[in-house]
Amino acid sequence: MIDLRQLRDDPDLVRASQRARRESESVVDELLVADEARRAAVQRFEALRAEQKALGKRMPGAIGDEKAALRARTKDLSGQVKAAEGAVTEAEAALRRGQLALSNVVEQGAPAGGEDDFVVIREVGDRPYIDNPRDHLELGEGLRAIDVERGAKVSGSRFYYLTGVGALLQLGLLQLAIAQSVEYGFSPVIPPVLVKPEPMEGTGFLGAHTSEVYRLEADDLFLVGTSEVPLAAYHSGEILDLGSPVRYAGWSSCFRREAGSYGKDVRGIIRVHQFDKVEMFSYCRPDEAHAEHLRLLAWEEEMLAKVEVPYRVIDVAAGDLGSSAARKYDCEAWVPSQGRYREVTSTSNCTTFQARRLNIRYRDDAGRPQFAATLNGTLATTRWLVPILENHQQPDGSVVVPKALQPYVGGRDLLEPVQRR
RNA sequence: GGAGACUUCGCCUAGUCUGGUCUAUGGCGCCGCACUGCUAAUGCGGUUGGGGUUUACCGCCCCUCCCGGGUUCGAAUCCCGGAGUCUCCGCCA
Repeated sequence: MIDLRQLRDDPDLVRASQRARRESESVVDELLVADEARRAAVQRFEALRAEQKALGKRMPGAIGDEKAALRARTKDLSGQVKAAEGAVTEAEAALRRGQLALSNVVEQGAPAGGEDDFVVIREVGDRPYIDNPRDHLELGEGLRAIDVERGAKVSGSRFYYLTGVGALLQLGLLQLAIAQSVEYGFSPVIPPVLVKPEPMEGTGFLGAHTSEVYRLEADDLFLVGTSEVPLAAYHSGEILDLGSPVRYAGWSSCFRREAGSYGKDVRGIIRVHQFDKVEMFSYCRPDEAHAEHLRLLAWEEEMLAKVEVPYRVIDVAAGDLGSSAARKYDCEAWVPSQGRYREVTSTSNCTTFQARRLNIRYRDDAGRPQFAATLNGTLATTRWLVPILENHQQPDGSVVVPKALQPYVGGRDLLEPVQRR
């Protein structure tokens, strides 16, 4: 949902932005028409209502003919007011439908193009030379850390058990992420992972993503694919003090149907239906959003440095942004077994897109409520275990533990395979 | 799952039975002024929020008594549905 007044002021920017996402330009024009219709309906309703109220005020003191006349006129007005109110409701619904269909406006500077048109901003860390690298699943099975066979037995494909050092590594990784976020002033949050339709719609996950989402029909609830959803909706309908950004670090399980990913990443835990994640989430003033976005990226990189994994940072192209983001940076970790980088973090500047849908505001210098900006960024996920295991593997299948994670695996600096019986 | 009570302008609260003057009472808090070496205390005044109009201010209009419908010329008030909170019963990995 975008600011229609801004649209009027700078239609070229919007059209260019929408074109990058292959959306219809006419949607914008339809929205402007719908907004005019809404204004007109509101004006008519308010005028009728004002007359009705004025007459109604005279009613108690009126007698005889005057009272009869008043009653006749107000009775007539009553029907008109009701009709006008219905027209307002309909006009507002039409406008909202249109707005919900529209993606966010892309930030100036984002690369043009689609999925393959990202720009590599930097590569960090030395990739290890590994002869015939084992992949994370082979390593994880050897360490008795990952069990996908039993995951499939119990829950189906793309489910897994983390056991022993696998469970310890994940808990440690997430704990490390929470500790870092708290150090930088984030408020840690364990949110609900089942949410109503409004938070899903407000964060933009019921558009193109709708087939990716688990829905509980009987209760009309959704399983969230990221704690971004409950963290964004946390302050829905509120007016915040945004003298400085308000920051939360959400720890939650995440659920994704992975409906359109048949055949992709079927091995191991790269693409799964359920995983855990620590997510950073910021509310700030729109004029601060870009700077906050770069801060989130810096914190992600700090986490990657702690687990001693080589990575690169990419600037995602406009056509690959998803509906809510105006700009998105991904960190991709080096995965030796695949000989390529894979996404492990993603930070999005959603500007006022989510705040408009969820009605989240702050007071500007004049004290007037304005829509806030929201941003999110990954701090650690289950998937991180993949590059952590693979980049630190030894020829015998053992895995060196990065210093920062050692306290969480009983102080060990090396995890060794369990011998098969 | 069943029964009952409750939800009012930051917080607490009056009003709901008996519909209009509720443009919502009072207290706390907050803001301003006065008094006062300072603070405190006291006195007086102000203070629901949101949207629109306005360069801004003032002013005016609409919405807002949990949410959505209904009855009515008119709803905080009456009726129906829903949400949430609390109490009791039931159930419970």
